[in-house]
Amino acid sequence: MQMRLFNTLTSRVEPLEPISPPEIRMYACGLTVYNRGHVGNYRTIVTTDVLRRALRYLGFRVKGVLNITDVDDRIIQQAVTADQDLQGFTRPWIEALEEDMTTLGIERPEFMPRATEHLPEMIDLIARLTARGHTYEADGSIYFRIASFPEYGRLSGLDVKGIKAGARVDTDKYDKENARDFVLWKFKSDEPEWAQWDAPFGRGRPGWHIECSAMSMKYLGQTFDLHIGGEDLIFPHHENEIAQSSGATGEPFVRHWMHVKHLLIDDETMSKSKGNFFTIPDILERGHSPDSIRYLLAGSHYRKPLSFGFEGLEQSVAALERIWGLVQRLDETQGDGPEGEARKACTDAETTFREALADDLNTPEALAAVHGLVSRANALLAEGELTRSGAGAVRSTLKGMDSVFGVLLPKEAADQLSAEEQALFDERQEARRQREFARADEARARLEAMGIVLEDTRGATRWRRRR
RNA sequence: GGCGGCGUAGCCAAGUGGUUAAGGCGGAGGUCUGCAAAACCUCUAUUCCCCGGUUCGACUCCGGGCGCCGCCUCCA
Repeated sequence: MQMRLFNTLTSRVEPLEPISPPEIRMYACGLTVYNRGHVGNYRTIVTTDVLRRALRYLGFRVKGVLNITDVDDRIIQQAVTADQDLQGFTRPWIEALEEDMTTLGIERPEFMPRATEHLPEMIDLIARLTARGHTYEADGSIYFRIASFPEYGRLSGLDVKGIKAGARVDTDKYDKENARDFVLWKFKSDEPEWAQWDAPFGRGRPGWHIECSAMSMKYLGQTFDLHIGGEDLIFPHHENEIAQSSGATGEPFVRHWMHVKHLLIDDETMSKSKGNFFTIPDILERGHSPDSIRYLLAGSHYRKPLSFGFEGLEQSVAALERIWGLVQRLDETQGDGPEGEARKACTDAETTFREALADDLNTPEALAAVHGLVSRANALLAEGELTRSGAGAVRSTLKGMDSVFGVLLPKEAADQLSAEEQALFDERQEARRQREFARADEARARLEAMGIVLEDTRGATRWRRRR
């Protein structure tokens, strides 16, 4: 099925037409590892994850890259302050990234390259840019000359011909030809040895943008299908990537650019510089589940600002528990017979789900389809009209949908009641048999206080842990 | 100052030039239950920030206003 996505390059929703169908080659700007990523960072990463899963759901194959920037100004600065070398300083933050990705159920992309492992590629790229006349040297550093690249500014829509009134201009420590020219290779003799590499054009280190050009083209080719990142990266990072890549190869760089809106908190964007952010561990510490975070992030539309809040996480858990509750009941369904109504419910939901995803990754509508199926299945169940095969159909439909969202099925946790909990549970059952309801209710209340919720059914009594 | 985006019920959040403006959470009533829980049924925006305009018809298109957000500088 065709996937339509908003393309920043054209400001329109356009079909995603892979260069080598059915494979989609996509690159996502990951994190700069100088501290712990916050939920806002993970909105982009979760969106990327949901997108690649959705693409597969729609019949594509995906080759994806998520990069790790492990050398830049802030990293060097902070490593020096902490009296560590580059590897020593970044290692814990890379581990934190991987831990958070696991927590949020994010698939490992095919490649997760690190900048420091691609110095030869970056150096080669700079050499090619120089050969094509896109660079100049000043104070030993190599700059990209934007005047040599007429396309510059197309992605961001910025006028780079001059500096507009009111625009802030960076204090120019170097002798740049144009304020917008950016550095490809920095000559910095005052920085530690571990942040310097040999290159034909002098010992130094890469600028911020070059690693993404080098790594994306290495793994995905000179021209590839899709590039994703947070909206703040449109300028200058992505603009510069285009200039560097296309400038070096003479070929188009990326066909489709996708940008994820920032998370809002109290109507302000969440950012490290403002300090108004939460990390994943922060949120877990407050008692929220990983699933609720993923549901909230994945279930909002990537092109709209999302108001992040703890109330939203509560609402997410409640919605998830409704879905999980159905799945549990489906698995207990008895009764022979054809799939009946359930079949149609599944087909309808699948159609809506698929079309929603294909329409600019409309995950809120896709989730509405999930809930629609849940409601219909619950109704059939309540009327005793769901057979075992019907329940199986619903379950496998939900399973397919979960291949995109990753949180729709309850965890298979080999969850057992503790001895104390089991004793209370047994006592309540015994009390109920003897119709000593006061005693039974007391046991139930104590279990409730421990986070165990009971549900009496015709047959057995079912229990589940809250959250 | 320049460029871009947003403003939909108590909360989160889709969507459309003209059928009943998705879905979830929350709330109210009912069914079921020993009572609950869960589930089911019913209800919960005569209305989409405000004001004009285009149109047979706008919440959806255009203009203006108000409010908010982002980028233009390191930031997902």
